[in-house]
Amino acid sequence: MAEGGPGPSSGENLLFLTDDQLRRGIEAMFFAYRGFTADPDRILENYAYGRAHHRALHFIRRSPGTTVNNLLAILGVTKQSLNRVLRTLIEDGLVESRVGRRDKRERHLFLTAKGAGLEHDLSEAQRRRMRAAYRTAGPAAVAGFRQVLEAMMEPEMRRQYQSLKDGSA
Amino acid sequence: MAEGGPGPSSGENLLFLTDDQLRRGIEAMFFAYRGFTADPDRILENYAYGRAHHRALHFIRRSPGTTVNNLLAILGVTKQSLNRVLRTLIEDGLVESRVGRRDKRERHLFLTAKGAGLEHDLSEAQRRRMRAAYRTAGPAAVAGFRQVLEAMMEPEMRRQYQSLKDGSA
DNA sequence: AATTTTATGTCAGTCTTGTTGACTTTCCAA
DNA sequence: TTGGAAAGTCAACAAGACTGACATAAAATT
Repeated sequence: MAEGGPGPSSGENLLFLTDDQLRRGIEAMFFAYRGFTADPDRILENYAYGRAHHRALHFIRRSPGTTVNNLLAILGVTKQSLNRVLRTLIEDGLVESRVGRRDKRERHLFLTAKGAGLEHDLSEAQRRRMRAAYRTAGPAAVAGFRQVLEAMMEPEMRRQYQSLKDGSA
Repeated sequence: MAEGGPGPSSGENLLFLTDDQLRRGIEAMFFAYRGFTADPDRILENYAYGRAHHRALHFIRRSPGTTVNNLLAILGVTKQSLNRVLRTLIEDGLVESRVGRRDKRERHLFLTAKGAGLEHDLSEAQRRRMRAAYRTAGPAAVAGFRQVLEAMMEPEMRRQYQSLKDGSA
């Protein structure tokens, strides 16, 4: 029997690709995503905000001065949907919108001190769970986790993800 | 210096627990979940169904004869929310609801042939992406992926996940 | 200079999916 | 047998996504 090829008789064990294994992975994603959003959701209940607001705050903190269009591409929603969220965040003084210097059509978005405060609370809650999971699973598992997630993204989203290299404020 | 404990001076490298690494993981979850749902969503556009219908079909296929209450616990929504979804699936002949023999308050849920057909199309689309991601990342990465996801779940959801051991129909 | 394209914002209406509250039927136990 | 708990249903509402149409301003192109 040929042993060199990538077929089912290859040296690599392909049991992890059975439909049942894939189904397990699908269910793991489903249940884990619920945990992933649970802590910020609990905080947001105390405000008139939802997950959409959290996402906007996250990516504005991540890329201060980003334009509405950039944010649209990252979040993958319509401008009407994003606009509703941004309007409330701006009205409530969490986000500042500055007209572009070079291109006055653009609006550059920044967190105010108040906005940065809420963003920090939300992301700290989310990081706390992530940190516990990472610590439980260990560094090798974390590397695998990230590899699989990255391979699961739509190509366009993978580009967005990869271009967000530096996360430090 | 003490080297045995789990502190920052332990033999284990803890760089993977920095806030930036955690943030990367958070963003990976966000972008990957979009990919995860993209393919079934595209199929569902052709029907009057959404993600909620997909989830119901998935878990009914997984546990044929399950009750509404069981499904409620797994899906983590209110019974009213689930009921709307189930009603349309039953009306459209995708799901059959049988009154419990022992306890007539209960309804036992089953997929019809039609329901099994749609469930298969949806989950096959989802598995196709999962399979590609698993193949790209390799078995070690997949093991890590599952470990981290499992550690990320709420305890109650982890129990649900673990009790769904056998996925074969 | 006139025209087109781009970036943003807004209004109106729809859909999915979550919520709470009130209700019926059924079961079980005091 | 009566009263509470459990399972499920119906009605109304809210968040947050969507589409489509339209407005404005500025930039880019012709």
